[in-house]
Amino acid sequence: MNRPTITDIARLLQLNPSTISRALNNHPDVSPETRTRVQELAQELGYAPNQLAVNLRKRHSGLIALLVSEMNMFFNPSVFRAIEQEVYANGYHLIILQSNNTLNREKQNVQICRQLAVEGVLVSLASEAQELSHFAPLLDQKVPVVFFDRILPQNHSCSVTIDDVEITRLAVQHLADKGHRRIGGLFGDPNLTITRERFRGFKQVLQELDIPFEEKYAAFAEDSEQGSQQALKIMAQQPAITAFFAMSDELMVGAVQAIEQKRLRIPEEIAIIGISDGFAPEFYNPKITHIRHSGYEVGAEAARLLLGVIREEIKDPLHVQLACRLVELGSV
Amino acid sequence: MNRPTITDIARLLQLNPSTISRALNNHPDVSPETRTRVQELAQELGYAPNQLAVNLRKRHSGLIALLVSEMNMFFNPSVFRAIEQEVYANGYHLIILQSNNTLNREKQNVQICRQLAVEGVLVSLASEAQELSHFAPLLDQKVPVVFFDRILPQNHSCSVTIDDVEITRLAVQHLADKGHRRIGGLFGDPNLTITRERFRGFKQVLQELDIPFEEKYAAFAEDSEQGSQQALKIMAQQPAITAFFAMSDELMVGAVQAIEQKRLRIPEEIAIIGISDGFAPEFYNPKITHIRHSGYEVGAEAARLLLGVIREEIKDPLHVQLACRLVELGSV
DNA sequence: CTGCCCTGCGCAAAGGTTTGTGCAAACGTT
DNA sequence: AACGTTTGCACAAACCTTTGCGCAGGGCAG
Repeated sequence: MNRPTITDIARLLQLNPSTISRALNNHPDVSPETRTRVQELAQELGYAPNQLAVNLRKRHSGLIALLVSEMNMFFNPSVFRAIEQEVYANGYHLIILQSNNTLNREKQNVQICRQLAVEGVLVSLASEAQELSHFAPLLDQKVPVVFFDRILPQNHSCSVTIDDVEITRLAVQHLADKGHRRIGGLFGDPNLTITRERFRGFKQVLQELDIPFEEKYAAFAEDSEQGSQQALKIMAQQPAITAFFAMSDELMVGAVQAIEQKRLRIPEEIAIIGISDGFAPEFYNPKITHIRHSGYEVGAEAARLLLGVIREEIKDPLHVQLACRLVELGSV
Repeated sequence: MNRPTITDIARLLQLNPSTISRALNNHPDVSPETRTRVQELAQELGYAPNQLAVNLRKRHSGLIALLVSEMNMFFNPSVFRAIEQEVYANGYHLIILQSNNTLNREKQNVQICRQLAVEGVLVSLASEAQELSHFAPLLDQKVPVVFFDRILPQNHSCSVTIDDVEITRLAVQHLADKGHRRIGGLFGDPNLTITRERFRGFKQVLQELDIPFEEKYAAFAEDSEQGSQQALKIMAQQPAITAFFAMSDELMVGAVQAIEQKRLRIPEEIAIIGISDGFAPEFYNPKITHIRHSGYEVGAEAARLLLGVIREEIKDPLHVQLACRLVELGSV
């Protein structure tokens, strides 16, 4: 037979559906005997509540949406893993929507969130998003939103990021400590706040160290392939750089590729430092010195904040900046 | 005010809710004038149907579930990307459930699928899953299921995989063509069919090539770190191997790490070939020769099959094996 | 004995949408 | 003019669960 409903059980036991509901939910208004009778029959029939009806009645969906630019191999997997676990552990389910970095798709995804009555939204912005007005439909409905990683400065919602200036400072300082003064810099998509902040940090720290910033030693690239090409261009500049700073795993990989292509030895002939959650730096030998952040922690913290807002434990927008630390391996 | 409902519009226009519903759905039973009146007001109020109510009424959720062991950085991202796009393009939404490779969690996830009334399920099995009886609750309810990548042999549902023996044959044959006869083999989790098949293929192809299979040249490892250690052990065997075969990106990375640690040159002193979707092999110089499959294609095909079954265009279980090809770079 | 509370359950509404059926008016045919 | 068909909408049920309220019966105190 089809999936049994609460009314089926009611009919079989000569009870009212409401009693069945209460019995299954351990409501005190039902006697222990009937409760067990109901629960046993439910068990026997393999009853599972129709979540669709529950959702309608309770006016919530149990869904949390993750709006993300796209799945990539470096930062995302650990972030996702953390988010899914946190969300699952709290009885919600995770639905994933990609924007493919287009604003248009991001707008559509916001509408979908609204239609599905998701109870919270985690957002890593599309690079095309230069402002946040398209999130108004959600905020108007008081749907909690938490931005993470790829964010824009704002004060309406919680956010989770890494201290971009600080993380850059650690990296550049470390290179300077080792005596490097001509440092190549590889940066990501210049539309992103994260890129702009790290680029700003890079220049600022150089200045603090009395090292002049040279345009020719810095470049922007959106993936490993472009990063590799830009790295080659930078290495062709004279006087030659002695070290690379790469602001992400993609770019680190591109830089190493370029270095290996020119058959330079790391770290004897050229040093390299990156910002990473520590997986990609392990690919190489010597392993790459990096400033480590934790994608897992970013995801977990974002999810925790969101759940806090949903449960109304967090009232005001919190802007969390996670710590990072230097992991010194052999590449500098 | 709160989200407007169909009854709000009905009240404002002095019409019956059913008429509003039909007007919005372009049902012919409503006159063009009322239809436009309704649609204009709906637009103005920013009406969006309450998906929860629609779902209950239509007895479906618009959700497709992706059951996966865990997010990792190599194979999964491109698979996910493909699945999300395909699913989205067909008006469904994707909900992700991790099993963390435990059978228990996989069982729970099946129950969640049932409760949420998902309309289709894509499964990459947990390594603990040695049989498929825990999917019975879904199959009993005629919920379409498609298995991909990490599967078990079965005949009830569609599946999408790669021809494991063939892919191994290409790799080993290529090494043999280059004159290698002592070949180290790195394999993944031995609980997985995919591992067993590739291991079987490895031995079979060696036999066909009249190369004796040596236990000491083969090892199993579950991640890059273990892979690296196993690779070191294999390289310590005498007579020394001249080439590595790695059945996955994780293991390829581990092998390269071990090789670099021993300061051997690729390919002059040791060759390496892998099975990959082509991203990780780009990290290195020389780039790693590999047999290329496409995670994206696996995901897309699995999603397409699932949608076909949902739409009842596909009646009988299809078992698709995707093609792969040799990508010759510098590492052999 | 009266009035009150507590226990355990039923009744019905609510949540918002879709859809089978009914029905009145308008229109067409002979 | 009488009858049949079409058009355009209303009514109510259905999807399944939750929950405020009411009510009957039993127990207890005053």
